[in-house]
Amino acid sequence: MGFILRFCGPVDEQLRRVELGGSPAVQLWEYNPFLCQTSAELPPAELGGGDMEEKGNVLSELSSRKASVEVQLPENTTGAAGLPPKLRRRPQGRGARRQSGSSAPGVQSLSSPCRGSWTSESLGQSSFAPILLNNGRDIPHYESLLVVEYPSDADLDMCPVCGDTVSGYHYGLLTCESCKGFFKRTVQNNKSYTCSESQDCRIDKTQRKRCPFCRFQKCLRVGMRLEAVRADRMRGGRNRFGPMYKRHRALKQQKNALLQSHGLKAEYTPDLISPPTRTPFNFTNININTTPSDTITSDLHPQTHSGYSFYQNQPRHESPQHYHVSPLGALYSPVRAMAVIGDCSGIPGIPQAQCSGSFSAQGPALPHLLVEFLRCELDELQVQSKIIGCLEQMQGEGGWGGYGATHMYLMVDQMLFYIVEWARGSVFFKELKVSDQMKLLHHCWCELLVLDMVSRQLQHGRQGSLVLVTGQEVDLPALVSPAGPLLRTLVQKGQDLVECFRKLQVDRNEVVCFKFLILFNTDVKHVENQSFVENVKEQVHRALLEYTLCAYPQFLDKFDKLLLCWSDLCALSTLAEEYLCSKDICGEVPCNNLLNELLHAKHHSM
DNA sequence: TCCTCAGGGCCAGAA
DNA sequence: TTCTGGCCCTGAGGA
Repeated sequence: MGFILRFCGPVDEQLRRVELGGSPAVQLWEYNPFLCQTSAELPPAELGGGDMEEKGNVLSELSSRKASVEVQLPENTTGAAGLPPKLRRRPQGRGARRQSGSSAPGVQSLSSPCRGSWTSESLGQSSFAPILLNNGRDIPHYESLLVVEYPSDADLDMCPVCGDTVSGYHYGLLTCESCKGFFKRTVQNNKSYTCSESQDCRIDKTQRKRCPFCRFQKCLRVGMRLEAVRADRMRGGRNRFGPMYKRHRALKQQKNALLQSHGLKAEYTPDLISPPTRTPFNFTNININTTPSDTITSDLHPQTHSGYSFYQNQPRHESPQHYHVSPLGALYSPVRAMAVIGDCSGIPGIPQAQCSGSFSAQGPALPHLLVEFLRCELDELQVQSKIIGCLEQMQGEGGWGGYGATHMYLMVDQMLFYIVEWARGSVFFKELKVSDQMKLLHHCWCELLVLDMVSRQLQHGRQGSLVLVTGQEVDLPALVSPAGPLLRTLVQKGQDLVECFRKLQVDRNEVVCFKFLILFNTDVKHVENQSFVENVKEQVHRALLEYTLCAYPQFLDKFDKLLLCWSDLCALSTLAEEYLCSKDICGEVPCNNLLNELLHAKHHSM
């Protein structure tokens, strides 16, 4: 079976795939002046068979499987340190501080555009500096990290927050010293700001002091990372974003070379490949790394929810407009919580004012359980990169030949691996015994897989195509025309479900709740800690109801409709599993992988 | 062993 | 008194 592949996503993502050795970018390889290498540690070949305990071991092993990708620049690459010469720090003696510090900072910056600390050599080649898109589009946090703009030469040393001179990488991206300090102080001291205007204050060099609320909001929006502020306040050393910074630099170099090879200027990037129109469905990437889940799990005490009825507990006459959920401050520092609150701006149906008002615990917020769920999410793009890298390596090893069915099964196998990884790292689930984890996963893997596919279509998909986890887009007519009736039905029902989700405006938070509802299925037999599973399920229901009522006050029966959608999803999953089983029986599914193992486990348990 | 560079601390000046 | 921002210190990681 052959597929028509198109690029999907902004051009930067495509280039990133080139950098990562992604096979879809094969046409671009000839323009790639760099040596790209991928490496991955793969699990032992023998995965199938065995009893339950052995399978537990296999899953553990799979969960620890790591794939690493790195880019090597040629020796003659300029700007190996990443920053252009202009931005390299001059060696400074200790006396330098006293000298420059003796004058007022304002006077200094006026008299010296280069701030004295920097040499004034020419910029030469451009440097990587992620900035906000300048088209008025509100970029969600995750996009601002990934959909980076390559600014014109004049913008190269501009802080993406305030436009001041960049002093280096700080907390995830190139910013000025001032915004670095501001971000650090805000996070370290748990600052809580409010905006006296409408939370859209202009932040530039001259006005950045006026509204710390909007300044911090912008810091988060452009991609400054909360987790880069050290909780232990330890000085020195390197953070764990080193590889990311390196990648950014390499990507910049690569993009320049690519553009030059096309005879294009760096500041203008025509769509080499047209990105699809994105739907309002919005996956934000929330990076919070704070409170241990113990606080949450204490809620699981049976007394807390015994006899709980979520309809009774959350009366519908209570206007969500006056909604005050459990104070996030009790679980998270206000500053870290605001990353979550602030990020709901892209969720359809939630008025901006409702999402990003005061960042104190008084304001509206996501149910705390939902915040915890969001923290468990894997980085979507990292997963994508790893899967691409892994498939690429398999291709290199002759493990598969092209984009046929085998490619699809291997990709599904990779998706399952990350589904397992997600589950094992998720709140509640990780507290279960491995045997219980296995039982739950064996029961629900296909539903999670289907949900993953459906939510991706909501986010990136368009009519008549199927967007894969790798970002590749499959033409549905080309997929369906040679297919058998089962696959045709599967595709049709899948499209129906996507449409259903779209009409319901299912957002990311609801999808995340769905994942936990699927995972904690009380119908699974012989689970040792059944009461725990039931309690979790009840809590998830409650959080989902709470969220839908708050976020979609005009849509009071959304929760009920979501549950109906869920049953459709279960039906689709059964169909998908049936299809995969039939292919497995025919011997089309590659052996010795997780997909194979899960298919067999289901059969054995029946 | 030395160098790089990103996170933290300090402190004068501004608000 | 608090906030800002420029400068220096520190130390992990790489050459």
